[in-house]
Amino acid sequence: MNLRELSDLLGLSQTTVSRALNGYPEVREATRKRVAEAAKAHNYHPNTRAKSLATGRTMSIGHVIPLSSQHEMVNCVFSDFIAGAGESYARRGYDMRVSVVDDAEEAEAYMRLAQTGKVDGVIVHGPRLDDERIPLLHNLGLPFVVHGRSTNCETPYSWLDVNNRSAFRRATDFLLDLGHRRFGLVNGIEEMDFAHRRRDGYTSALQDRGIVVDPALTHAFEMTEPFGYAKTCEMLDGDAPPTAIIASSLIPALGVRRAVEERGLVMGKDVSIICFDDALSYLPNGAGSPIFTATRSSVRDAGRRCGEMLMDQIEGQTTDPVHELWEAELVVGGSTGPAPMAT
Amino acid sequence: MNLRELSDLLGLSQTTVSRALNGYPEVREATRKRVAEAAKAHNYHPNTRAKSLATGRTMSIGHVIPLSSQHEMVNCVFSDFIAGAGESYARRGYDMRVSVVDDAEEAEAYMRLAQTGKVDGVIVHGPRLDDERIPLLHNLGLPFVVHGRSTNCETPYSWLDVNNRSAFRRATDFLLDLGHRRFGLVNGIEEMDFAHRRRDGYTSALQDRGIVVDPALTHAFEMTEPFGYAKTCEMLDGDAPPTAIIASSLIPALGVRRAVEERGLVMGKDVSIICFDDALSYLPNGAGSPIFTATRSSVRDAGRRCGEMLMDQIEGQTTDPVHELWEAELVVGGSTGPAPMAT
DNA sequence: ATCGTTTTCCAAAGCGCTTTGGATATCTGC
DNA sequence: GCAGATATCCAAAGCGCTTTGGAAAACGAT
Repeated sequence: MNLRELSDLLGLSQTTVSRALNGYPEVREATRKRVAEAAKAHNYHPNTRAKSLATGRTMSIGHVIPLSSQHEMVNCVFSDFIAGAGESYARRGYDMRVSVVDDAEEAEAYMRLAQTGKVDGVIVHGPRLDDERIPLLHNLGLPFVVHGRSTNCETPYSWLDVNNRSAFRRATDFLLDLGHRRFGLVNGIEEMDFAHRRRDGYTSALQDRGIVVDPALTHAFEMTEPFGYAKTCEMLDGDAPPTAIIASSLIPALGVRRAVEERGLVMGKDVSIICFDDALSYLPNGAGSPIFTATRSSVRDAGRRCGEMLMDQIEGQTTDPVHELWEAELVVGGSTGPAPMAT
Repeated sequence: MNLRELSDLLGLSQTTVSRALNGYPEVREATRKRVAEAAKAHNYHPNTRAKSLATGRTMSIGHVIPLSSQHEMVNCVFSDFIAGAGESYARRGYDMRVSVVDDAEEAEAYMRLAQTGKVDGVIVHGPRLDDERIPLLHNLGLPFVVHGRSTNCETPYSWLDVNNRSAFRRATDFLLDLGHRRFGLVNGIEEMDFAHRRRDGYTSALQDRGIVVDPALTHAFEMTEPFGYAKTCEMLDGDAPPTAIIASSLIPALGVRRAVEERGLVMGKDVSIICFDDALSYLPNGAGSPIFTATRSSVRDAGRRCGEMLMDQIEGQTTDPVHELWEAELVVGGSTGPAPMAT
């Protein structure tokens, strides 16, 4: 059943039927009702392809995820983000178009999305320092919202970010207040903007108290359990093991804990652990009381909000770049405690 | 730059230009070259919307993910699956359209996808027993491939599944051979077909050795860390604690381990643990030697293959339903050992 | 009754591509 | 040199919707 068949059936023109269904005012209430009923009775639904050709809108948002052998973008965090974004999309009749591309072809993927008119806008994931995607999208004229920020980028753009610097600063201060003086950092890859800012918050907190950052105790890599484990083993087995470790995410923190406990040490007593918790729905930081003391901010909520910001932009409800900086909350769990007496 | 502009510029008809670019034979090699060069020079890319209206094909595959407050479909496993599927899609010029829907509207979402012509086919995730989506899609005539199977479903359909029954049977046998006689099961929700089959493999292995399944030691719920933890606490603190626990996934297994170690018990000695490992890229079961003894099958590979099966079906390369049953491999890690002497 | 509005509807022209059904030009073999 | 095949190209008709620019009908005020 297409529009022509439906309008023939009703003895009306396609124009009128189309307008009736799309809520235009120039159609009598009685006819509108008649049309609506016929549409429902015959289970008519406008063909999306034709509709988007006619309107120039696709009602879909692009997410391009680079698939490199090195960094795993398609991870837990990503899936919770899109769950949130998808919710917002659904509420306003959009959906999401995901393209997985080799990371060497990422820029080209964005160009293709813009040129072929596949999407109405895109979300930029995992911005790096001075991220080249931002000026690219700006020039392409494709609406976009960045989840995170890009240090050094001069192009104006809309973003939503967690205050990673203050989150790690507060985490570090919290541990300092507990008497810890020797820290380990298990960070994410520091070309990523969020990891860069976290490192910055961490070092600035230490420097403010006159503590020198030990390069042997700062690590940055993929946020996996084995990485957290391996680096913690190294640190604990080294000359001057840390009494507190800050991890970039719950997942490496699990590895940190494994290394700690494997050595017969007690978490929260011998070694304190703080991590960043993205509040992932399927990997909660304990039920009820948190396992790990953590700086928490829901990535799912971020997805929801990013989606809304982008749709607003597409629909022209906003024109200037919009920024939102969210503060993470510090939740205290069982993984932290006063620094042990010096050995 | 659209087709008309390009053809005007070349002094050719749209027909010829279109054919030249799409590799049809009725165009001279010299003109084809000339067209290709002009297209590249002017950065011409055909408009996707127009193309799909004309061809009736969208070159995209639908994934609908129900978002219930109860079960979290959008989880780690899902994101690795779509990474694999996305790879296959990209290789053949497809991409993926994800719609997040309230789980009450799931059936309607599939109908809408079919009626509005948004996608060329869909992947069905997380089939339940007697899953109603399968006959629905069959009737709609929309090509689909099921990741998993649906017990009791009579409609013929294409699927790819891991042999969950044999995986759990082998895991149970492995533990039986080590002398364990008292087991705990931390399963997924048993309305889900995969969890149902796993339970079946588990109970049949026990029954074959004349062991009665203790309902107090079999649990089924969301596959989260806190659930694994909570149920293991219950079991270990009960009258007759198990010496071996089988978990449905790495994530609850982490909770199981936490409960075990919290009680001063040693994993692989006091309590053996086996889990199903989906070989998630960002949550590997150890680097090098596995942490957990596990039955392993890569969900990412499954995504890749499902994508291919579906595209083959869409392009008419296959006509009859296709089935693939993958065997999981049993990898032995440090979480299992001989049953402790009876207390 | 008449003229200007307003309401209600429609025919037709896109949107940018593919594809059908020729038309014209170029080869064959004899 | 010519009929028949073959290679090369084109005009025009879709695909199924939206939207423009009226036309016809109904209405209101004089």
